[in-house]
Amino acid sequence: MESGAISITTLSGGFDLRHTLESGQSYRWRRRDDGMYTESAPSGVWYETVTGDAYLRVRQRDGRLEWESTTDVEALLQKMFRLNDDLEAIYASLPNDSVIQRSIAQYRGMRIVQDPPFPCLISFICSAQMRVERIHQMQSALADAYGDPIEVDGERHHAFPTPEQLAGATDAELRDLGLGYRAPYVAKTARMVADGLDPRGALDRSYEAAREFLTQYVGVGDKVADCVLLFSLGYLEAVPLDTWIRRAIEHLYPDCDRGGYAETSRAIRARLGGQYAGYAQTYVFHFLRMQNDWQPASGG
DNA sequence: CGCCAGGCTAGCG
DNA sequence: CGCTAGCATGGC
Repeated sequence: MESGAISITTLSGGFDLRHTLESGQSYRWRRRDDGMYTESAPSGVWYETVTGDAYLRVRQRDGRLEWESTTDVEALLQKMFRLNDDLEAIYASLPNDSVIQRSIAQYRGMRIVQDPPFPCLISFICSAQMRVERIHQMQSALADAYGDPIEVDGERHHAFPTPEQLAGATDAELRDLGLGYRAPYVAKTARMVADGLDPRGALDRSYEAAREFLTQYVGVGDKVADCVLLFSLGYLEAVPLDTWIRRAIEHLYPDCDRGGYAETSRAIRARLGGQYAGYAQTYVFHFLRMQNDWQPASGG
C-alpha cells in the first residue's frame, strides 16, 4: 500500500470529507466505522472505494486529507473532490438568504464530487423514488455481483462493474438485487453504453443540450441527467429538481416555479447565482434532508 | 395498514 | 406538446 496526505488548510473554503461523501452525491464510498460512528467523533473516519483497478481509502485528520491506496491517487483525489474549486468565491456568488447561508455555515468545506460517468449514471437511475441509504445498498450489491474483485489486507472488495459487465445482467438478476422497476432501465442503459454511447458525449455541449443528450438513456429524465451533469461531468450550474429542492422552491422561491422542468430550472438557476447554482442546490438538499424538523414557516 | 423515498416511461388527449 | 397511472421495494 502506498500512502500520502494532502494539506487542506490552505484550500479556499477548506474541505469537509464527511459532508462531501455523505450528502448523497456519490454512492461508491463505504464508511469504515463498524457502526460506531457518532456525531462526537466526526473526523478520522476512513472511507473506502475501488476506482479503476485501485483500492483506495481516505480520512480527514489534523488539517490533512490522508490516503492509502494500491497506487498513487493524489492527483485523482484532487480531481474527484474538486479540491481546486474556489469555495469562498462560490459562496460569495450564492444568494444571501437564510437557508443558503445557514447551510453554508453548517457544511462549510463540502465540495461537489467528480465521479466517473458510468457509475454515476447507474447510481442516479437507481435513485428514482429511493432513499439515499438504499441507493448505497443497491450500488454495493451491483459491485459485489458484477464488479472485479480486489483483495487488500485479506479483505475482498469490488470495483463498480464496467458497462460490459453490467450489460450481461438480466432484469431478473437485477430485481433480485433489489432494484425493483429500475432493473430494466439499468440493464438497457448499460447495454447502450457498452455499445458505444459514451455519457461523456455530453461534454462538448452547452448545459441544456448536454442534459437533453443524457435523457436518451433509458431511465434518465431531466432530473437524473442533471445529477450526472453536476456530480460527474462538471456542469456546476446544473440544479437537479428533486423532491427536496422542489419543496424549497415552493416555500422559499415560489416565483421560480414555472410548471415545466426546463422553465423552472432556468428560473431557479438564475435565482441561485447561475454559474455555481448546483453548489447551492447540493447544500440546500443536504441541509433540508438533515433538518428533519425544518418547517417552511420557521425557515425565514 | 398507508405513505413516502434525489422519478421515469408509456399511453393517453 | 402536457398530463398522469403505474411502477418495486423497504422503513416507519
